[in-house]
Amino acid sequence: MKLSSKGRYAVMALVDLARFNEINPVSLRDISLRQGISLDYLEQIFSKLRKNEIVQSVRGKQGGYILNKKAREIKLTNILDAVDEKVKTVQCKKELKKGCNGKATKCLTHNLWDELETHINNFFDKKSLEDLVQDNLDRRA
Amino acid sequence: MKLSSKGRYAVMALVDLARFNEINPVSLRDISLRQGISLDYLEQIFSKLRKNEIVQSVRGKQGGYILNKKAREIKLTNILDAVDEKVKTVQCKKELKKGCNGKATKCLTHNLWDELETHINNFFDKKSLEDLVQDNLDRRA
DNA sequence: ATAAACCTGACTAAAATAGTCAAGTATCTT
DNA sequence: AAGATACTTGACTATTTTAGTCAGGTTTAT
Repeated sequence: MKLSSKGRYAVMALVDLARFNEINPVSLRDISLRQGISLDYLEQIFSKLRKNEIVQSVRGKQGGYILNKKAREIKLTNILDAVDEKVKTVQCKKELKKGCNGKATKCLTHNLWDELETHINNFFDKKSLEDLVQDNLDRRA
Repeated sequence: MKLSSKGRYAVMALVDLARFNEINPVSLRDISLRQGISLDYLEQIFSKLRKNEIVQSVRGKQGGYILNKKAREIKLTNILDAVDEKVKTVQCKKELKKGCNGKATKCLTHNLWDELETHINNFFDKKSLEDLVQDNLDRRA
């Protein structure tokens, strides 16, 4: 089980963005250079972030992206959700009637994975973008 | 981010095993039938579980597998570790000196993923196989 | 002897991942 | 008006991972 880089990149890019966001729109080019993430890949990621109203775009020269809400109000959940990187422990949820693994009843460990999912999502629900920026400033000092 | 089935199967199979284990060795064939998991795949998984001393094998006819420790002493961590399914949030750990993403310093979100990893592993450390078996019996009643 | 069961390693189809590439459109600066 | 910067979109692709399968063993109870 591995965390994919799309989710990591999305969070990294937004932390970067959040630090400069108040002054000017931040271009993906800058984020790409500072964070070492491919520009093309960032464009894919920000397209999703925009559609999910996490950021707003400013087109044209001197353009870029700005946060669409206060950093405090953007939770990790929102970010990961936007780029389709939420944790999914079990596939069989949609087909509750059928049970898991094609059997008539829920698999022996169904509740365990549900619990785990909740446990992880709690973590993501609590952390805001502001928290992350703050952590970083603290560490730098 | 998705939990892979290898880890899920390993846990399911061991819960199944733990329920019959006291009486006789349990054959993979039985587990395969009861849990709907391919026999060949189970063999791969149990090979790892045996190498990690979670189970013991009994060869020959009427053979099978038995737990190598008490169910209470087998934690989820041990199981997932055995089948190489522990959570890895970040790749850059090994190369601490180099920092993340080829940069000189740790990436902006390095500590976040570390925290998450700890959070998840806490969950796995607390749950024992016995807990899972018990959950199941409760639910059945 | 033979059937049940474990044991091992190689192989593979399909999906997911982590991007790249190409061809735009919008807007600011000069 | 021209050019540069930056967002926008969609298709494409190499690599890796996943989730197994397959083939051929060895061991032991009956």
